[in-house]
Order: sequence, then C-alpha cells, then structure tokens
Amino acid sequence: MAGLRERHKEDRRLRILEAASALFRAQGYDAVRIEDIAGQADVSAGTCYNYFSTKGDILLSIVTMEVEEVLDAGRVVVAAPPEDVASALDRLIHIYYDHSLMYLSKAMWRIATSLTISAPETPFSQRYSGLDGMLAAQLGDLLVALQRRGLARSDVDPVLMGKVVFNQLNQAFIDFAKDDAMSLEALRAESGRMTAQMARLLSPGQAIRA
Amino acid sequence: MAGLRERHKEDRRLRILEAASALFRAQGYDAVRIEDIAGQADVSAGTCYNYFSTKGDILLSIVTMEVEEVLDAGRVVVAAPPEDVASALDRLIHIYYDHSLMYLSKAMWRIATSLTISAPETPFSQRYSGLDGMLAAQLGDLLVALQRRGLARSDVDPVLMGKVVFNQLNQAFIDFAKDDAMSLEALRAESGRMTAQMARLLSPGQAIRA
DNA sequence: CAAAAGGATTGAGTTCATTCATTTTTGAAG
DNA sequence: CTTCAAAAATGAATGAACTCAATCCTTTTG
Repeated sequence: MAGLRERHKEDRRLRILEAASALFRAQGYDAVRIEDIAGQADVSAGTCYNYFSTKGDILLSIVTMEVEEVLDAGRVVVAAPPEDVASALDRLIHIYYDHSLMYLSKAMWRIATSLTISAPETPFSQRYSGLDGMLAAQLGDLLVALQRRGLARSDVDPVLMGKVVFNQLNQAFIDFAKDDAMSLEALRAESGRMTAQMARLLSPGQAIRA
Repeated sequence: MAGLRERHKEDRRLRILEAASALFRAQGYDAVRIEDIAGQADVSAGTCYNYFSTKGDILLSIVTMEVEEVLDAGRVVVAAPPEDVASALDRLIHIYYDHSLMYLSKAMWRIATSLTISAPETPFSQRYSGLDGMLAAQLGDLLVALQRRGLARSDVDPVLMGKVVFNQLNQAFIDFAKDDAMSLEALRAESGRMTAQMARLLSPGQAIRA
C-alpha cells in the first residue's frame, strides 16, 4: 500500500501537470512562468524541478498523454479497416488529427515538436519519439490488415510504408500548427491529396504503363 | 556608391555572422553567449539585435546560406540524372546530405530545425521554410526529368511526390541529427531503404499483382 | 563650414529558467 | 513517544537573452 510520501508525490505531480495544462492553454507556453505553474499547483518553483527536468518537459509530459490517447483511438480502425487504401488511411489519419486538437492548442504542438528535436535526451522527449514510432507502426499494421484482405499491393514493406505515410501526415500537421490561419479543413485536404497519391501507388491489380 | 554608413552596416553584419559561425561550430550553440559573439565581432551585444531579431535567427541565417549552396549543388544532378529512379534519388539525396555536414554540426541543424517550428514567424525561419520548399521542388524536377525519359511512372504527380520524398529524407536527416552516435553511413543506409521502396513504386512498366 | 536631424551603437537593467544550500517533512527504530 | 537518517520542498542566488533610454556618428542642409 502506498505510504503518505508516495501519495503526496503523485498528488503534487498531478497538480503540477493540471496547473501547467490549464495555463499553457489559456496563456500560451511562453507567457507562463514556472512560478505561475508552481503557484497554481501550491508548490514552489524548485519543486517543479524535482518532478520534471525542464519547463519543456512539463509540456511534453502533457502532450505525450494526448498522443497515447490518439494511439488508443486508432486501434479501432486497424481492427476493422475500410475496404480501400485511401479510405482506410484517411479514416485513421482523421482520427489522429481530430483527437490532437481536442485538448491542445497549435502553439503547444509547435513547441512540443520543436523540443523533441532540440532536446532529444530529455525523458519525455524520448517518450514522445517512441510514441511517434508507435503511430508509424500502427499505420504499418493498417497496411498489413489491408494486404491480408488483398486490398493493398503485397510487394511493399508495410512497416516501411507505415513510416513513410506517418512522416507525411506528421509534416502536414506541423505545417498546420505553424500557420495559425490554417483550418482543420485545409489540413484534411492537404493530407487527402497525399493519401490519394499513396493509395494509387499501393492499390493492387493495376497494370502500369510508363 | 555606398556611403560609409552602408559599408559599416554590411561589415558589421558579416563580422557578426562569421563570429557566430566559428563559435557555434567550436563550442556549440548553447555554450555561446550573445556577448561572446559580440566580443568576437567587435560590437556590443545590443548591436547584434539591430541585425538579427534573436540568437536563433543568427543561427538560421548561417544555416540558410548553407541550404542555398545545397540547392545549387543539386541542380547538376537534375540536369543530367542517372538512368533509374533509385540511383537518381540516391545521387541527389547524397549531395544534400554530404553538403549539409561540411560546415555545420549536427547540433546546429538540430537547433535550426527546431526553431523553424517553434518560431515560424521570424525572418530567417520563413526563408528556411521557403528553401525547404525549393528542395522539395528540386526533387519534383528530378522526377519530371525521369518521367520525360520514360524512366518513371507518368501517372503520378511529380510535384506531390517530390514533397513526399523530401519529407522522408528530411525526417531521416533529423533523426540522424538527433542521435550523435549515428554515422553518415547509417543515414545513407536508412535513406537508401526508403528510396529503394519509392523506386519500386515509381518505376514504370510493371504489371502489379496483389 | 557649422549645426541640426536622424540613424546606429551602447551597456546597464529586466525577466525568467534553472540551480543548490538550507530547511522541513516523513517513516523507521529504539 | 523520541530520535534520527533520508527524502522532498523551498526560495534566494545565478546567468543569459533580450530591451531601451541615453549617447555617439553620419549625412544633409543652409
């Protein structure tokens, strides 16, 4: 059974995350000071650093929780995919996109993404990168499911193509996050052009002429 | 003819860039203070901010010059591409990779890439994004050249596929920059797997069976 | 050539993230 | 119920990016 110390620890950790999450959403990452988070969480600034290694790691911790949910949501599609490559990819990708924006702002995604590149050694940075890998793997799983049903060319490496498709949707999402004026509609359209192209390349049974 | 003021301005700008470039390479971006750059360039810290909006923008200015050279180097390949998709893509991509590491460290690329995401409004951030677009366009040009020679499927959109391929090589490069232990060999190998797969999808005249 | 106008430079001052020596709290042992 | 060692929390101190009001040069104009 968890002692008093353990419970306090978990409690504080949660309070810090909740405070940070609310403040980041309301005021933006840069405008929020560690002291603000600490104040809202009823701890001192120093304590935040007992739980997270940097301000950025607090954000990444929040974002990774979100990515975990996205990954969960995607499993449903892989289990019962639509009957053609384009629809299947679109279905899964739209779940990713829609979920991503439910609790996090564009700015938060921007900062999080940039942090995984500039500070890749930080604990939650590695976790985030791992989750990206799992999203790519999930796309690979979807392709495997389609291949099994004869709905996709069997002479492509599904794991590799999963990564390829993931990189596309990820870059499209980053471009979306970079442009505050861009609508979710526009992101969907952009991604749709890519999946349509991919579907043409991956769909089976077509004799190809140069 | 440029007055004294103009010449001083150009001179100072250049001195700041040269000082920053040398220091970033020698000590790493984070270890270099604006004051160090200013000192080496014989100006005050404040002056650096008359020429560049942030420390990051100084780095991006250096990096964009590098990307411009990479773009130049690539034109040769597009003008006379190798005779199959895989070799053509590999040739161009290897020019990008080799050139990129000639004057800039992994850490510098890491920071630069992350800055274009977290601070997309900064002047050199936009320039950098524009150059990325031009690299993607150059890959598109290569595909057009291959299509004209009947060496690539003509039913794919070369502009779109240029972007697709660019996103792949770019992500592979970012992963490379994130991992200090990863060799250029390993990057080439990783990229090679992707181009081989792409070449299989893009090469003409194959009847496809699911 | 003198002096006013405007552009650049300067560096001290401000703001924050992060660190760390000190203090407080906890759980175990006697 | 005390005592004590270890774990956590604290907040003052540190350091670096960036700002800005005062000062210094060019250029232009009379």
